[in-house]
Amino acid sequence: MTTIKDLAKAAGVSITTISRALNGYSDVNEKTRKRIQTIADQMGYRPNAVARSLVTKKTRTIGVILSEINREGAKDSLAFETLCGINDRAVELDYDILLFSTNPKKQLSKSYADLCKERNVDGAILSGLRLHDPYLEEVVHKTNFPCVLIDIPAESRNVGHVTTDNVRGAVSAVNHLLGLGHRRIAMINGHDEAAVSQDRLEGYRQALETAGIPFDPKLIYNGGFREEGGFEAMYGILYQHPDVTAVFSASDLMVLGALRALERLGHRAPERMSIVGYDDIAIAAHCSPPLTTIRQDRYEMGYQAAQLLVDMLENRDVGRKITLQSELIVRQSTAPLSG
Amino acid sequence: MTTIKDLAKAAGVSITTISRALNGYSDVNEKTRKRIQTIADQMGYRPNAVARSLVTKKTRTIGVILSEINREGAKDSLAFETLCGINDRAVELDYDILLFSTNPKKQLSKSYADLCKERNVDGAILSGLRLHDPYLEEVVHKTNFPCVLIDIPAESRNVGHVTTDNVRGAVSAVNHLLGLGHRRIAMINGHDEAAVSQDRLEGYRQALETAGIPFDPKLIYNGGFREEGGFEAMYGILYQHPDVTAVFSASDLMVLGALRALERLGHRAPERMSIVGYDDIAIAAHCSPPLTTIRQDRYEMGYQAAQLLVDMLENRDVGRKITLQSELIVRQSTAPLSG
DNA sequence: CATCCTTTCCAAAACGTTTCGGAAGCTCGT
DNA sequence: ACGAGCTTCCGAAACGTTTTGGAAAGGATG
Repeated sequence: MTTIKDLAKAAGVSITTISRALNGYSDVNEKTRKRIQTIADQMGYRPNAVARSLVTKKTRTIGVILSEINREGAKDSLAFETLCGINDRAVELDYDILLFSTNPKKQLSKSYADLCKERNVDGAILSGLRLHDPYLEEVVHKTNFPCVLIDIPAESRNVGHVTTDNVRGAVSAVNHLLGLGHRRIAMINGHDEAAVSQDRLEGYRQALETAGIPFDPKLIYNGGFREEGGFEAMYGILYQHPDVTAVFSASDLMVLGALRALERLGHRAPERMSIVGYDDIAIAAHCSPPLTTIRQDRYEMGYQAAQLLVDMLENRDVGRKITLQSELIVRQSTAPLSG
Repeated sequence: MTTIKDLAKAAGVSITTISRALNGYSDVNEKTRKRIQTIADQMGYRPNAVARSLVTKKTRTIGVILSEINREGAKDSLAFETLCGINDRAVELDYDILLFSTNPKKQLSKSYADLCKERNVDGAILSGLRLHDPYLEEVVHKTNFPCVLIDIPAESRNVGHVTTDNVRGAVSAVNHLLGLGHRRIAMINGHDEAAVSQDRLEGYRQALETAGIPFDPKLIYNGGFREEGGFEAMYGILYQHPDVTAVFSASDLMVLGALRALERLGHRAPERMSIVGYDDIAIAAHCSPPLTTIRQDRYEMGYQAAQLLVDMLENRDVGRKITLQSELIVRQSTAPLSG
């Protein structure tokens, strides 16, 4: 591996001059700069980022902490889309990405904060964490490490936040059902440790209230964002509340489970039950029936998150919160109330 | 940020002793080791990985180069599953992952080799690259940088290779169609720059040959692994070879396009055309009809790739090639030849 | 000719570790 | 009492950069 020293020897100048030449400082003669550059190219010199980081204290690296990086996570590619967005913007801004997975099974031996400290990433993007994740609280509150959170509300000097308007998304989902004539509308929510669940519940509530329909907490089921949870929730709905004709689910994945439950009991969507999901995962357009759902642009969220983080890192004065809009996609899992 | 020096001052010993105590060397008294450890914990000391790397020349980081990290790549989550596998094993082995995306649009300013050199990753895993990618050739041949390739045949002291048995996978796909009575079987392949395409074509050929059916190159269409390509291929098949009753496609994604083409022309699978795909992407089980396909375990491939790379890095003497098996999944896009 | 800028270069320190080669201080056998 | 052999510690060098604070040389200015 050729180092700056080798170049210095080869060019007959000091390492200072090499460094300053290659980094485009003005205090080196253009002729020697050119000469050094060609020598560097010839010798295939690549600056050692590790050594550089040690002195500059910057790594041009952002840590990406996703909880959904695991075998099961592949079915809905939400995390992946987010990652793609982060990656694309990071590449454009000339940052590298250090991937910290979180292994929910065995407790991490090191906290995220420790990881970030050790590896000296300049900042981090966190997604898929539970609201009261102790490590999250640590990184956000105890350190003032620059980070941006996806779908976790928190803001400060060093903490940014990107999310979608989940309340409005839920409102439009439920309004769609109301518009079709449904009045008994159940909800399959995720879990209490997700901010989006709270918001989507709030939207559900608001939409009902606006329509003059009393809120019935018995109609709220938690499916934990898992397919199996959706299955069980739909089972419960059908048995405990046979008058329900429509369901708003906080994720498409849970809808897949719910559809299975329907089918198991000899029913079909949308005839027996109109269902609107959330996320617009790839399967949503292809399953049977294709899902009416709320699309959120995870790629864009990742892209914006990377942008926001780098803005923060480079001290640009920008807002700390980004809220993207979501969009109702009407397919065939919803239909007018019949009879 | 507390450093080893701070600890030395606080503990009243030299930095050498701190270092050796924390790293568990035997030449430090157990009592002082404990004392140092508690002081380190109290002060929240985290060793600076950058500084450490500079001297040890190891980063415990592996570079992951995936071509499919982009907005379109999200539909089939192959890359993501691979990444999950890599990540899981890497975490277990205490390695970190540095993600190098490849942006196919704008040519990269730096080659992968340069990236790896600069960032001092210990090794790399490459996937989704074209056979004659110039950067690939560079990293594999000109440098002897340790890397493992996924689905790209190459082996050497520092180059490992994990793939699935694509010939056998294709054979079982075509045999399945033959077993259903089909004789005119077309193939929608990927592109010539993919090793898997060559192998799957070979398997298609072998299966036909064994069945005593002459190989007809006119029945081979290239769809470039893209949904749109599958659409066009199926269009071509229907118009140019109306006697074809079955299709073997080198990817499920292309099958989705092919199904659209069928539908557009008023046909359905499997009645008009039996189709078997490849990959078993998430959508395959949910689309209509559910796809008969060859499942390959991308997660496992990533997992094994990470294991192999680390084995190589840590000088364990293991085979350089890993071939996983694939599995025929029969669903409803194939049916016995009628009439 | 002395002075003062500019231009172009450089030596040395610093970043936070690991590691090499000792060096004290003990214990112990003789 | 003396050297051998442990145990426990340490100073200093090294890793490959960037950056600070000049310094030498040359030209312009008075």
